[in-house]
Amino acid sequence: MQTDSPHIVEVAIPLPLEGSFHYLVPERLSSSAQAGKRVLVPFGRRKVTGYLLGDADAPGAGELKEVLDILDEEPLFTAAELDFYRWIAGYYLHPLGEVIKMALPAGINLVSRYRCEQSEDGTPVLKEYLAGGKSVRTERLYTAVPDSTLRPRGKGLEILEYLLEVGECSGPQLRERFGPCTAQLGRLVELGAARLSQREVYRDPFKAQEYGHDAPLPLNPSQADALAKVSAALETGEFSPFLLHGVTGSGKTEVYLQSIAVALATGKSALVLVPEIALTPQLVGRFKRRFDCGIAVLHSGLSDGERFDEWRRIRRGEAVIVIGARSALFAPLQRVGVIVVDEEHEGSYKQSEGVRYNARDLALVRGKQGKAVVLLGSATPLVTSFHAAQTGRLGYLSLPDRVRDLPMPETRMLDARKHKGEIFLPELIEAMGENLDAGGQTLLFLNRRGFATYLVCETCGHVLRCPNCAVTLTYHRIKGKHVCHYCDFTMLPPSTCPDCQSGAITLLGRGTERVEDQVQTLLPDARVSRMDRDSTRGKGGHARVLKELEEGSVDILIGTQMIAKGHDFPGVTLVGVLSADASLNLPDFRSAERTFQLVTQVMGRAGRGDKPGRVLVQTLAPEHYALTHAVAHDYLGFYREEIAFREEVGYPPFAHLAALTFSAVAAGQGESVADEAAALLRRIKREARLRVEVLGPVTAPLGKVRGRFRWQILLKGVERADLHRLLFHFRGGFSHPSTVRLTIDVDPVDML
DNA sequence: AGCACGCCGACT
DNA sequence: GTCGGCGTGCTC
Repeated sequence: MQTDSPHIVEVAIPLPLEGSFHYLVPERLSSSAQAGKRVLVPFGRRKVTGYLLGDADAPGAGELKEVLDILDEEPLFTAAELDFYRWIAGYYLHPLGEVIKMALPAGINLVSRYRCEQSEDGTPVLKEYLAGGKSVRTERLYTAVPDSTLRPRGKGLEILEYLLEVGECSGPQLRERFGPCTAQLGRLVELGAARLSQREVYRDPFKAQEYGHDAPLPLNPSQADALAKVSAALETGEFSPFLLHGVTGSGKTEVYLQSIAVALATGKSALVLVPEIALTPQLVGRFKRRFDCGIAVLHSGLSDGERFDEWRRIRRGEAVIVIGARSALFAPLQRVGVIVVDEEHEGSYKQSEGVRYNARDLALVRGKQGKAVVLLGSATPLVTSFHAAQTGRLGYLSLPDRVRDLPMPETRMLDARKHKGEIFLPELIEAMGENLDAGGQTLLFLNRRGFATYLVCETCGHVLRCPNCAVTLTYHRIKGKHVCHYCDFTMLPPSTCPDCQSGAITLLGRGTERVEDQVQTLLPDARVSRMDRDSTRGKGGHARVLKELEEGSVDILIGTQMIAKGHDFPGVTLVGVLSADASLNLPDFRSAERTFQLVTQVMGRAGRGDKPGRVLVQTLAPEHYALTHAVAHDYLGFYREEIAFREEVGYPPFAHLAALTFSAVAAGQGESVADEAAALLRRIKREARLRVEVLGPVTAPLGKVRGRFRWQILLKGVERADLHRLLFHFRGGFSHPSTVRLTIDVDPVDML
């Protein structure tokens, strides 16, 4: 930095504002003003925490304010991490400052707050102070002074002798050993027999639990082949993305573990993403038993303090394996060798608020920037992932066999069209009764997300769909019409089935609440329990239900998505799927894929113990390819039909999507702003000759959310670059009143 | 996101 | 006549 020119820096502010801001650095702070540190800056009439991006030239116009303070001794992010943040900000069209804030551990920012105080003459005054900012936790450390001549008596002497033996010990540990001893410790320090110092400690989310040790398991040929390919890729040191396609129980985790071992052996680190917090403890246990190195855990269940400490352990290189949910993708690991995305098809990798990133997709971006191996693991890969593997953009690793020779459950489809309006078909009731008599447990799976009402023919099972978008039409009671939530196609209710002309057509979409009552009525002796978000609310609710099932104090468990994945239920010998139709008919182009995944997962719950399992799928659509292939354990068959559908209608991977949502308290205002936006989008697209379809605006499927009406525009582009160009120009040129809120969702996963 | 400025209804 | 509602505009 030249001494005669002013030191100017570029700062990103974590507020929903485009662009960065420039500040002067006063002489006293100049030497410590490094990129990656947080700074306290005046902003408008307040003070905010910003992120120092780097040195800058003087911007064209305006007076510059001065940086008030540098808040960190060491940078929080590196130049490479900043590149990653910038990429994310650009791709998801989100302000850089907010991206950085999201990537860093929560609760470290300082914000101006005001407090009302009484001044000396009694008049109230507003005082400004800075609040927030996670701090480092310390504990007292006592060290024996060996040659001290003064000796205490009683408990004090015991403690001193112990200290002399071990050298040093912390206050909490001493209290654990000797009971309350604060007074004695104070006396020791006073006598000069012990010295007191402070030591930094980490808040440990695992409370230093003991885990024992596990040796690597022998690999079957396909596992060995997968590991060999990963090892070879690691050796090249280049970005190498793989799809690890393994049926449930095929030993994917063992491949992850041994791949990571290879990476660690060459001085690299590893990042493991899992879709659910509930799944982390088991997985962490397995990792801790396998590896001696530092393992950190990052997920939303941690307190801010715990997360901050895990983050610092990673930053300092004290942890070289990180396991966590979505947000763990931003772990400050250096030299990442392997990034694992377990259950890569899970929708929970997509963040649906704030920065709407998808951790599964960003794992590939991070892997590319850091030249890492990326392992996307699933039994039911995303159709887009499998397509990428087919076209060579992902390496393909297949684990076709189950490790313990567990047989696949016997599966049967039950045609509900023959028994209109009944919750349970006779075959299912009979099977539940038999299973109860035989002492087996039954799992009944039903989907509570069937809120959208749709029209179905009870005779042939035909469902009313949009002729343009191929998604199920949703019935709007107020309008009295069927509407497409992608393009706003509208039609009046037909009087007969458009496919078979039968008059037996009904609106479906609800009514699953009665299932528990119905089971109890049909099987009065069965012990029935329910597991869903309502019944397991609060800490341990989830674990309690699982324990009941494990102990055998429950015969029939009714549950939602929650029961579909991850858990081993050895006593379950019958699985009934009641509501495949609800998920099949969500107004979403991925509904078939979701249903295939869901039914496959649920089927995997049957017969995990010694006794073989049975699965019964009750549906109005027994010929639907998502169900027939799921029941036949045939991923490839499903993929072939689904990919043909995607190509025909122009959905990913053959097009890229973005959703713009406008929300307003006043319905009319939201609608007119959305209309203006659509007009501008169409104009930009025409003038720049961009190959993007602009669909809508339409009223959002969930209607009013938190008192706001919502409108949606869907953009569909064959070329991603065209889609982004359109979004970029639109954002630059569109202004709207602040009473209408706009969110841009690139690659939306859920458009409700 | 805050916070201030600015223009219209029910209170001392 | 003023207190206060929230629409609109700006923040290096």
